Amino acid sequence: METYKTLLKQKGLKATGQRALMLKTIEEDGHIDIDALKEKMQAVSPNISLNTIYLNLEQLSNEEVISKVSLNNQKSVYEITKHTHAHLVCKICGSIEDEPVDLNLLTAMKEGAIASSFKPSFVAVNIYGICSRCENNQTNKEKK
Amino acid sequence: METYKTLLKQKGLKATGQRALMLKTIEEDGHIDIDALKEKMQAVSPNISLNTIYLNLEQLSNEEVISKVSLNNQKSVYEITKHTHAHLVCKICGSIEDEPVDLNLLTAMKEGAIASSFKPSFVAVNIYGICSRCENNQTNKEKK
DNA sequence: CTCTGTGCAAAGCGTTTGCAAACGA
DNA sequence: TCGTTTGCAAACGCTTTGCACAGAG
Repeated sequence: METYKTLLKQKGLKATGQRALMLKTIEEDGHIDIDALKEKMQAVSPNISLNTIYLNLEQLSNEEVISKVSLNNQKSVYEITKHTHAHLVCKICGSIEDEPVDLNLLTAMKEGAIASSFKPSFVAVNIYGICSRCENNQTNKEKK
Repeated sequence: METYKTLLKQKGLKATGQRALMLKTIEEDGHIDIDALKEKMQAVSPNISLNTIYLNLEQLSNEEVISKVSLNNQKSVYEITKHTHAHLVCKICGSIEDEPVDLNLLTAMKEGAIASSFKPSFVAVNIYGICSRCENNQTNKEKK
């Protein structure tokens, strides 16, 4: 918990219990949406308000401590910022897995952007499809 | 306009004027959000309801005629479906440009997903950064 | 001690829903 | 004609705002 507080101070934000808990909860979960975040945080500290969660998500995003992942047709999720991965998003169950991405691929894409005189900051890659679990379920249904 | 109606029929949807106008408007604009879409459509045909726009966006997305592009911190936009490009999203002015992406890169990323026994359908790549216009503006300000 | 951060309640806004009339096939 | 689509209005839910109190530096 102290690690989180140190990080917060480094970013120029006050090290409140709510913020530290928020980082801890996000890190433990991997990818979490607002509802789940609220529930997990309130399980620890019942009277944290949604308002506080929204405000802090925004501030921590601004400091790039966490990243917002916007998805088609489902709620945004938040994660601790890490740049070199893609998200495998299941169109059926909505699960999200991280997938390491070769840095060379990301670099190649950034270079394409630079060629268009665009100054890239970060690359978000979402791969939509069907996860193995849902794929198996579908196959089973067809057999019946 | 007839081209759009033919396309709609191919997809098993009734070829209404609203739907054809919607496809035309999206195609002309490239990337359009709901408000702009509503305004442009109502400029042609004033009493189209927002409801209709929402419903048709959903149906056309389901048929993959159009694609929804979900972005961090700004409204989603819609475009005619085309798979092999990335979006350059300016964090300052919000502008969106298309950027051709080498098919090999996309294939490489899909293969990474398949290695995780995930069945990829399509890859969404958003590159966030600063467009040349905003970059120039910032530089100018600093000089003053 | 000062100023940021928090909690609670209310307001705001984008999206969805319900239903009767209009329209395409 | 029949089922789908549309328009209008109301309902809904997520997010933001306002303000007084609490807490960090």
